[in-house]
This record gives sequence, structure tokens and C-alpha cells, in this order.
Amino acid sequence: MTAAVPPGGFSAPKGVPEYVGPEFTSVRDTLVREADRAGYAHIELPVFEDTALYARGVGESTDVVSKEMYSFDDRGGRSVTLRPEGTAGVVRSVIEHGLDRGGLPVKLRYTGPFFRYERPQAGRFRQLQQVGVEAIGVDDPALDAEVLAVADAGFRALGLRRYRLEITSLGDATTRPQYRQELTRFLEKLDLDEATRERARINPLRVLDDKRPEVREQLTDAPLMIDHLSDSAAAHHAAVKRHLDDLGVSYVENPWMVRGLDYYTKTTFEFVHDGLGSQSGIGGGGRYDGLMAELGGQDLSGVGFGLGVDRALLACRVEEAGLDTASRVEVFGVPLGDAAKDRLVGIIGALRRAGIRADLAYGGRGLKGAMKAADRSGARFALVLGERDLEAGEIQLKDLADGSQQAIALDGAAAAVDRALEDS
RNA sequence: GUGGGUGUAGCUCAGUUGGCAGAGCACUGGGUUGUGAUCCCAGGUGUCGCGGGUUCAAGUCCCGUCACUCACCCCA
Repeated sequence: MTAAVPPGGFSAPKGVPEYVGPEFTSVRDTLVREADRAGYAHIELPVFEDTALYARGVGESTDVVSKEMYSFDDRGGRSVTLRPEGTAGVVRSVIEHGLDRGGLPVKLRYTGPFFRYERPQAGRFRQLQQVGVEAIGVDDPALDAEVLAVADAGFRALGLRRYRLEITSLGDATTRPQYRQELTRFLEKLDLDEATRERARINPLRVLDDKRPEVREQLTDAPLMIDHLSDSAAAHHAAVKRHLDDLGVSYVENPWMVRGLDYYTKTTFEFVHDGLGSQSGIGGGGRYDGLMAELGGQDLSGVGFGLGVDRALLACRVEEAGLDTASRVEVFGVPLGDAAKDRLVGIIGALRRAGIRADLAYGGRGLKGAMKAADRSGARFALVLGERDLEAGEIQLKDLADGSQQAIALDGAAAAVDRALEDS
């Protein structure tokens, strides 16, 4: 059976962005670099996992798990899921390979695609790209602050300014159940629609970040977790803020903030950009006390973040931040005739072996067209070679920035170009 | 999952009360078989998103559908 080409041709799956050119990797690598600088080791993880890992790790009651996962049965009848987030996979790997049996904290960073079945929108994709870190095994507010500082440094390095860091504390197991009850009692008295009531029943905290004005109004006097912290959680929160001040990371407190994933405790945060429309979160994360144990490991605390590379790139465009516009190559070969092309192919190859990015005009184009291609390539120099030069044993090195040109010896041309690039 | 907007050339778009499918940019070639980013000339592309309907005639009107997009929701 041969499948037909659809009318209008094939297209990428709905909600999957594609990036051509240097911009995407530039943004991603800039964000990752700050994690490397703080000693986080790369971990390459599976893109799909046992469905139960996410159901258990992320939380059955979250929208991410209940309606947004790409789950399917493989040919062996196992239910697997394309990863909707990174933390559960990292924690699973740490437990499986006993990474937490050595020195703590285990500091890991990852990057790659994640998948959520959502209706696409500006800054919201079904395949999204994240850079993330996790520091597992030590419950130290200084580590929370480090994670926050790494994310902030990444956005700063991109040249972003129009964002803010919002933080709060979601408390710990000693006082959260009581608070939850108190909040539930409060919400029961409000005038809410059926869907919101249902949400209040499943996870009352989630109602707190409802954006609708008529709901917000009723929430003004809602009890807040930040006012119900245990002594140790309050001390932890105060210490995080102190460390942030020492690190020069500015933040605002947002006690209404809620995370979409159930595992967060204590420090919780979100980076919000004000130029992106309704999908304004460019990064988020926090501490998780129970996740390691929940997934069958030691009862260790962890802290981490996930940064949205797609959204960070959009933010760079909005702010006209310095995106990488690096040229493809440094040198471009322009051959005139077959004999010259034979020789130039070898010279371009020698340049590449010497670590210089180089390309040449293929396809037997005329001089004018080949020069145009050289211009478009962004190369600093063009190497023009024709019959006349071959006879003279020379090649023309043209500086495309100022138009000047000089003849250099064909023998050892690659080395001469190398020197010219260093001088320029 | 819910609601609004938009689908015409590779890109950005114009297309009148229904009457031959267009512009700019980009691309390719030439003017200048040895010089690009300026200028001049030439050239090409269209399932007018897709399917049906009305009509002598549909890019244009009607119905359906798909896609994109923005917002709700949710979240990075």
C-alpha cells in the first residue's frame, strides 16, 4: 500500500515549530551555558517513558497528566508517554542508576523536546523545547537561590530585560494539609461555575491563579499558603530571599502563584515576560520534597527549573535582543571554469581542515552569480580563481567588506587566508 | 475542550456590485564569458487551503471541512 501525498503537500504536525538557522541553538546554548558554569552535568534522557512515571510523578490531578499527554501502547503492549516535562525522568534516572549514592547534591542539566497535547497558540506548542536543571539530595535554601540565579543569568545573557522573577513558598507536609482544608472551606462559600468548583475539589490551590476578574475579586480575602508556613518552611523561604539579595537577583513575591505540577513544595517560582501575550511564562520551577520517595527512591529533596526555549526566543525577538546572526562561512570560493573549480575544491577542503568555515559556488554559475552567492554567504573573503590566475600561479583574495583585492600565491593559499582572517 | 480572526506566487499582500490571476520583495539569467551589496532589462511559478452548492460565469456568494492565528483554559 502506498500512502497518498495529502492535498497541498505534507506539513509538520500541528503545533510543532521548526527552526532554521543559528537563532534557536544560540538561545538554547546560551541558557545551558549558565548551568554548565555552575557545575551541572549533562544528562541525556529518553524522550518517552513508562506512562505510570508521569501519572505518579507529575500528579494524576494535573491537567498535564489528565488531558495533555501523548500516550500510546507500543508493539509490546506497554503504555508509554512522550515526556511532558523533565523532572520525573531525571529523578527516575537518578534512582535507577544510584546517582544519589555518591556525593550530594547530584547536579544535572538537560535540554530537548517535550510534548503536550494542547491547542496551539502564540508561545504554546505541542512540541516545546526546554532547558532544565535539577539539584537533588540537599535541602539547602542556598541551592534554591543558585538554581534561580542560573536561570536569571541565562535570560540576562540573552539580553532580556522585560521579565520579572516571581517567587513564593508552597510550604511543606507539616502544614499544607491544614491550609488546604482552610482554603477549601473558603472556596466553598464562593460563587463559582461548575468547572472551577470541580477544580477546587481536586486541587484547591489551582483556583488561586484564576485570571478572570469576577473570580479574582472573590479571592481577595482568600487564605494564602505564605501565611501558613511551618517555622522551618518560613525560615527556608527567608533564607532563599536573603541569598537572592546576596546574588543580586531581583524578584517579587507572588503569594497567589501556583504550579501546574503537583510535586512542588517550599520554594516555587516563575519567570514572567511582559511582551509575549497570554503565554507569558518563560521559565518556572521549584523545590520538591516528596518526589524521590514517591518514585521509589530515597527520601531526598530536590530543586530545579525548566526554561522555555521557544518562548525565550520569542522574547528575544520582542525585545530585539542580540540574537545570533553569525555568518554561515568565513571564506567563499568563486571558480571561473572547470580547471579552476578542480583546484578550488581542494583549497576549500584544506581551509576546512584548518578549522575555517568555507563554502564555494557550485553548479557552474557565472562570475556575477557566484559573487552574489559569496555576498549572501556572509563570508569575509572571496577566493576568485580563473584561467589567468592558474597560469600565473596565483589566486585573488577579495575582501568583501571593503572591496579590496590582492593576488596571493596558489601554493600555501590556505595558510595565507588563515593569516588574513586573523588580521581582519 | 470553548470562542473570534485569517487562508491568493518562495515571502508580504492587493484583487471593485460575481466578468482574462496581480504588485512589491526574493530568486535565475543578461546588460559587463574577471568581480557582490547600486542601477537597467528579461524570465518563471499559482490545485486562489480542500470538497460541495448557486450561476452563462465564483478568488469574490452559500454550506461543509482542514489549516494557521489570537484569546479562554492550561502552562515553559
